[in-house]
Amino acid sequence: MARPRTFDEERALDAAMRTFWEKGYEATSTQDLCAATGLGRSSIYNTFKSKHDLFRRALHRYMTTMNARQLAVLEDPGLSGGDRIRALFALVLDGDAQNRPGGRSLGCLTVNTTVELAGRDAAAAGMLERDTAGRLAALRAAVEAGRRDGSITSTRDAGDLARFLNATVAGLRVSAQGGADRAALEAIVTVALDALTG
Amino acid sequence: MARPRTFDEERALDAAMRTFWEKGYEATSTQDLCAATGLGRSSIYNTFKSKHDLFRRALHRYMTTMNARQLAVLEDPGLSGGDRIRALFALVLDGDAQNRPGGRSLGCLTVNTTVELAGRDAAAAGMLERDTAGRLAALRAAVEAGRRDGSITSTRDAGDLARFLNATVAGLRVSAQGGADRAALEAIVTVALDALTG
DNA sequence: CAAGTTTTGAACTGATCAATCCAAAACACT
DNA sequence: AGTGTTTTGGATTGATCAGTTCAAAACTTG
Repeated sequence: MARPRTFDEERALDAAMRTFWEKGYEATSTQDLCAATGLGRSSIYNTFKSKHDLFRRALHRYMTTMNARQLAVLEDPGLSGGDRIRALFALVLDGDAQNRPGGRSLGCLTVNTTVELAGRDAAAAGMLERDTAGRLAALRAAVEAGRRDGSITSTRDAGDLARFLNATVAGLRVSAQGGADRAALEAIVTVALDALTG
Repeated sequence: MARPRTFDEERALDAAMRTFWEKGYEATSTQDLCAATGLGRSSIYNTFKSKHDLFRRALHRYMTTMNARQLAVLEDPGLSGGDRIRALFALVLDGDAQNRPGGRSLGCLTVNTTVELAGRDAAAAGMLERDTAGRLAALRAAVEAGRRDGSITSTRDAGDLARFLNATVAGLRVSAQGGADRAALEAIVTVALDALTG
């Protein structure tokens, strides 16, 4: 009954996400988004209302994708609590290694957005807060599981350990963007894990 | 022999630094810089060559100021190695508490710049790398002092512990920008310190 | 093949961007 | 006071920004 689209909306969203990830929100122009997606301006504005709206969808897609992978290991019933957290760090390090165009890490879109926008974009801040709350809950559950199975011996509050682990991931991301190589990141993880067995 | 300036260059630089800190590099317009410094465009471009040059000087000023404070505690001969690091965290948390206009933390200009610019601004990346190297050296020296005086019992490599501590500070900053309150940040520090006594 | 609907590209909008220009004002020095 | 130099404000530059408009193209359906 009408002309169909010639592009895949999900692929376009993926390309946009990648661009925001690489350059940040402000430094990404609508021209950049056209070039990255291969779409014309009309198609972009027809499909996604605005740059800001497209960014929201890109951020949501990133969160969904990452959380799916991370929850898979954090809730893996075949692993001890401690090993789930080790597996999470391995996931973070592997993901980081695969996202280093030109040798430098892109970091993490949620961390990048927290730093760039959380202070002045209420919509982004809300999305990020919900995302963090979910990750903290999953980390806490893994910590509690580790306490039960004996793989985590720290007597600190499970919620505090979860916050610490979440901060450690952010610290890893920033360190990577600052130029740290894989060996340096692994060293950070090794030391951080010591805090769980104190 | 000529008309003197009516403004204090250092004060102007301070105002510019603050603006970049609050909004980031890209989101700060030259208009914003005029408003923040109280100067006209001519004065700004006459004193600082360009927006980018002004940013470099602002970042340099931030690093110099922060490093002076941080090195003062990291090299305090009256404290044990462990207490020097505790004092550093206290400094970070106090500084953070004092930089929360509207309730939300501004984070740290070096972390913010690492996230926003390190990947595509070689000048900024170079400054950040030198800054990180200096901080890592100071942290490592404090760790080694702590090992000698018995306040740090971890057997991990001192350089690795330094990297971990540096990443923890970054993680604290991002957590703060993400909405964590002081109690949450203190909890993170407490757990992180456990890693030094493992 | 024709009618109806949507997509698409390209031109275009007004706003804002970083940066420059210039003349008038303001001061130091003689 | 007069001369020389610098600062300063305001107008202005060309580029780029996000977003709109519109007619032609493209496709489905009957």
